[in-house]
Amino acid sequence: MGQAEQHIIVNGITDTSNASNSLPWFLYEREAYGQYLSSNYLVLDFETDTSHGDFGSAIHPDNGMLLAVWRTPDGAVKASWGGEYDHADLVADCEKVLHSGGFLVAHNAKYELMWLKRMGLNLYDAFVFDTKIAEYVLLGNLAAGDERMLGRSTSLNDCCIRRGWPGKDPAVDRLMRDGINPVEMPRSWLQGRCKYDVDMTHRLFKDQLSLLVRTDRLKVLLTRCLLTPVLAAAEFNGMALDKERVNSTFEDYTIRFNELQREMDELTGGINWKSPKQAAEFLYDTLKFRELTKKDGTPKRNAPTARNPEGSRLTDQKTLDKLRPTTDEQVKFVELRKEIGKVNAAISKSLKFFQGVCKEKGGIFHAQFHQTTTATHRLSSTGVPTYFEMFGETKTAQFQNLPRQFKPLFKAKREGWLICEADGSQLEFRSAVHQARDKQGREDIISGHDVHRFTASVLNHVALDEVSKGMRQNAKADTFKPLYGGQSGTDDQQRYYKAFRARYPQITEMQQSWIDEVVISKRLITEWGLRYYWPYAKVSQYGYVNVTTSVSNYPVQAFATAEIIPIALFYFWHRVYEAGLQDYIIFVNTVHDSVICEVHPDYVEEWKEIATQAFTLDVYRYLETNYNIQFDWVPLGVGMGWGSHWSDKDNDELEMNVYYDGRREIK
DNA sequence: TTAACATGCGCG
DNA sequence: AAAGCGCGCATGTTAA
Repeated sequence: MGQAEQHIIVNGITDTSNASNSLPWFLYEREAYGQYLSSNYLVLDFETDTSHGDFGSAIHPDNGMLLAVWRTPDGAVKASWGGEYDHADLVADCEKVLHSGGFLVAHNAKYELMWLKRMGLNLYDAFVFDTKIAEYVLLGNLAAGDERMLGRSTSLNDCCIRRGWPGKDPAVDRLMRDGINPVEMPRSWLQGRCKYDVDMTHRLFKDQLSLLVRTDRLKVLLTRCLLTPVLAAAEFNGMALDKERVNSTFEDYTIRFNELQREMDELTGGINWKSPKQAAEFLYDTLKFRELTKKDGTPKRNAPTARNPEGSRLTDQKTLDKLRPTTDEQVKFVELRKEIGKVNAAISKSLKFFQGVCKEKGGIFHAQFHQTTTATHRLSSTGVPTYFEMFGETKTAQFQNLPRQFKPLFKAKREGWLICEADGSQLEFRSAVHQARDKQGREDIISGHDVHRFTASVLNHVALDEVSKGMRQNAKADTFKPLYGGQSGTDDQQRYYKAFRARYPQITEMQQSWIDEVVISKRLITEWGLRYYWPYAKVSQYGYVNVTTSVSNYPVQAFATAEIIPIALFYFWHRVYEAGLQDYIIFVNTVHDSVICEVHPDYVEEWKEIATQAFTLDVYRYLETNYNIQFDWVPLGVGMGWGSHWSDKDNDELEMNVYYDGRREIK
């Protein structure tokens, strides 16, 4: 048993005295975002020694602190130079503010928080107003942009210029952009720059605060900023691979790839099948496949581009699935192309990287999470670029698209520990049903209606009890397409999409009302206050609205994965600390609707209890107090899996719904 | 030679 | 006439 033994366990939650203030008191209060109106805040900005690169991120030990400038609540501006142990004054000022219910203001606060952690600040105490996130909230989906409109930058400089304020000193900015290590820059220049950033961040904060209050979006900002310290802590951890499993998997895939490549060379005479151009030529010119066509007889192609004004011919897996091969050669090529594409992607994107990590980096790699990238406001992730001697190049892998079949290659860093994953059950569907208060959706969720079985029965013209296992499996891809506005496909698919819309009439009406609203105002205000903008929304002469699919999708995706899950992650992380288990339950990853932890085997029960609480009752309470939303139409659910490796076939599993009144129902 | 674009594929 | 959403990374192609 470890040190946590000293704590008392009450109702499955470990009670500790040291951490009784870990959940900021105001989070239990209605309209907690009012905390941001307090004048008890500290504005800060750092410059770092970027020796390792990666923009001076604190996760690299060979990057270092160089300069901190901060403004205290009484208006004093201070500066300190030196490494991470030379800023005791700063840390003391931060702690003073945070321990008296105040907050820190910074542009891209996660960066500063990670450095503050290295300087000794307890991240569980951290509470921030991030001006980069505030700009992102104000912009809704406009920060991300899309193929029709350029994204709007949320950099500090651009936030200032947008407001007609002076921009950064162009000389220092140039050096920064060119990747010059700030250590090499004249100190007076750098301090001037850092001081400017603090001044501008402060000014920006006040401007954003009034805009957010006026448009009732301060509550959305709170949700975003509560997650920031959680991510800051998680990024230090990284994920660990099981070297033996990686090795044997790499060998298996390499052997398989070489076989496939040999067969491919034999069949094609040595074309480069990885080239979409050569693959299309072989497919359509040599093998004489006919292109798939639309209803009007014109071929289905990739969207026209500057380089391919006619649209290039399709060679992707979905297309190959639909082609009807007749000759032996055609059958063989379609099969080969499909398999070698998958095997090649597995090797080049995952297994080579994993192999490098195991051979040269001790089996652990890191990724970053980004809070200001996506149109919907869910998170995105990028890998930390990593140089490998064995490949002579830098490679990178992010945390949110690791192939499912390779999840069992991940294990906990410490011997005997477990990987535990909790996810929100059917989260986007429940998000839609809640927002629409859909009656059939509610019944289906509560009764445990098998949605994929319903899809299969419509697609295959059979009764529900005549649906086979294979039919159900094949139907999965179609089930939620209509939830995001999907309407096209084969006659059977279209029939199913209509059946879906008819089955859940309130969802259909809700999405139509969103589309109507966007056509009129070019804008949509969601139930929780976030606003999305479609300045180019237009009705065609046939009545089709050009933004139908994104309008249908954004609020559904966002409520689930940009609101509910971040809230759950925040409470999960704080509850672990509250229970004194922060050294035994370690948050390492989150993938849109889930959290992945490394857990000491003695604390799996506590992990389950905390995850259940955080993903359900804590979310209900927060939605109520922060947004005045009663999420009592459908229950939230949590699925849990745990074992020696991530998502392993023999892991234990538990799934339950927890109703608004606290009633639990194990599935 | 390098950078940007285009395509395909991984995840939820 | 024709319509799932959101991302990031590897590779090939082509413009600069």
